Amino acid sequence: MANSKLRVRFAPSPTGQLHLGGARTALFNWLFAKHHNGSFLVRIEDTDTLRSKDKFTEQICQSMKWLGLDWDDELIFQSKRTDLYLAAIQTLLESGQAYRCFASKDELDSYRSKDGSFFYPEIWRNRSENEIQAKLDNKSPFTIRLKTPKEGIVSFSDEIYGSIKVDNSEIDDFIIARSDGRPVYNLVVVVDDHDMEISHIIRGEDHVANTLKQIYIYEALNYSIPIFAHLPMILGADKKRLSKRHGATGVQTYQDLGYTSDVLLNHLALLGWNPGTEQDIFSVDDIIAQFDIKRVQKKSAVFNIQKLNWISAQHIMILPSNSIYNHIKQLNPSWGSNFDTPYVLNVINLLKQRSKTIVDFIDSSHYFFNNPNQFDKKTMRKCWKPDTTTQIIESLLIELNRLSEWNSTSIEGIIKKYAEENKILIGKIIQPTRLAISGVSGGPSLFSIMELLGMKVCISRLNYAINHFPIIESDNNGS
RNA sequence: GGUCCGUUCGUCUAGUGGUUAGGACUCCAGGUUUUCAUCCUGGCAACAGGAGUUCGAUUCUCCUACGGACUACCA
Repeated sequence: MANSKLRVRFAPSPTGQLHLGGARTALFNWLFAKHHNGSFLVRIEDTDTLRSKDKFTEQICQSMKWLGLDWDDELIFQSKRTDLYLAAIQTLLESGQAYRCFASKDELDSYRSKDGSFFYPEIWRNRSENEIQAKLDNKSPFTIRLKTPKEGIVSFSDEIYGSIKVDNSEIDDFIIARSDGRPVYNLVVVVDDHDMEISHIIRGEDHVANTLKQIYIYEALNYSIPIFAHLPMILGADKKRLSKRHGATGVQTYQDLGYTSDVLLNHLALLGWNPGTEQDIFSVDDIIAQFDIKRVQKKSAVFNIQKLNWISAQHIMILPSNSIYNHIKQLNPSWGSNFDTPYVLNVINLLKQRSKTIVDFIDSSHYFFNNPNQFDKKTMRKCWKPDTTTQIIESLLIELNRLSEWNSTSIEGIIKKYAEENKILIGKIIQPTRLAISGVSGGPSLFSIMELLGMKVCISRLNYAINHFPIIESDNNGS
């Protein structure tokens, strides 16, 4: 159902790269917008001048683009909208819903240490005009606080958590403008969300307390209150809120690690949401079609890398090879660059089933492009016996040289025949051959590898092996 | 400390006033396979605890415990 009035936003602070938690918040906003045909905006909350950096804005945008979370309209920067905030503060001041507080930080600290309460003692809540004017004449610095109601309750109906209510007496007269005049977060957010005509505010559960405060501002400014949905947190393995301490938490990191954006989105979506079916591999379109904010979990979820790996492997298995090729080239533009496309696609086909990430393709494909220059030591010790193996491979080489047609079937035929005739276990031939051809002990079908590599390359690698194997490290027992 | 929120296998979760509480990941055991992986079969493993409502609670209510978030002149 089309709904052009539905507008959501993602509002990151540019104080670091886009992390998993932020990406999940962005994703759920984006999914909600896409599902309902609404708009998705991005607002950069860069009013913390000390910590905000342009490079982080760029990196966040880059990660969003990589994820495919495209936004509508231009980016909105809070740092450029100060006038709007100051006007709102002025309105509040004039209507008597906000007031100047001349208490110094030290003064407030002493109150706090005295009664152990963090609550603002409301010492400037009801002062006479004269007192205030005297301070003003004195050029005393002041903050501006919201005059919040003290009786009754504040409440709102959360799309995910249901009804949340708190006693008004629990919330103190919080600051909306600093003593240097700069507006504070809770005020700014409300003004922006109203100005941007945001209909649904979807953000992390850590904002629930802010929501209550913001409702006061909405009411004081006579704004209509949007619908709120608070998302459960994403946790690390220790069940603490995901942070740098948990290692890889940046979207960029996962990109570098070789996960595709679809994979990350699939996993992130499942952290706190599911369609109620047993499906767990989704395309982005699947998720958009099935997404329902009402089915979002209340409970926070632990980020699990093993599930991510499995999802990644599943995606790779169904991804077309040319698409995988593009992903690989994004990570490593020179990969396979000296080989023609059909060859490279064949390499991908062979590796597909045993690759969990895009990086796996890169890591396990060297021998398709170069002669191996390292050989797995353990396998060398295990499968290449100085005299016998060399002899076997030598005679096999003669057979292979005679092959008129070079393909996996004919190669397999030759090797099997040779094994049978000489009463050798086929593994005794295949293992050393694989080592000579690829340098490693595992991988795709040896016959397929050989077919793809071509006769010349295989013969030359086997010749090398005959002349140099076994390569034994001098510093170990060699058994 | 206060306020708010949460609690189904180790993890992600489905689910219902009466179910053998289901699936997925991980792990384990088999099978397939030249290897690795895939794949197939099987297995381990959960309703935090206590009251109450009820013929019957994992499901509804309350309490406790535990966990988390918030509690700035940060955002």
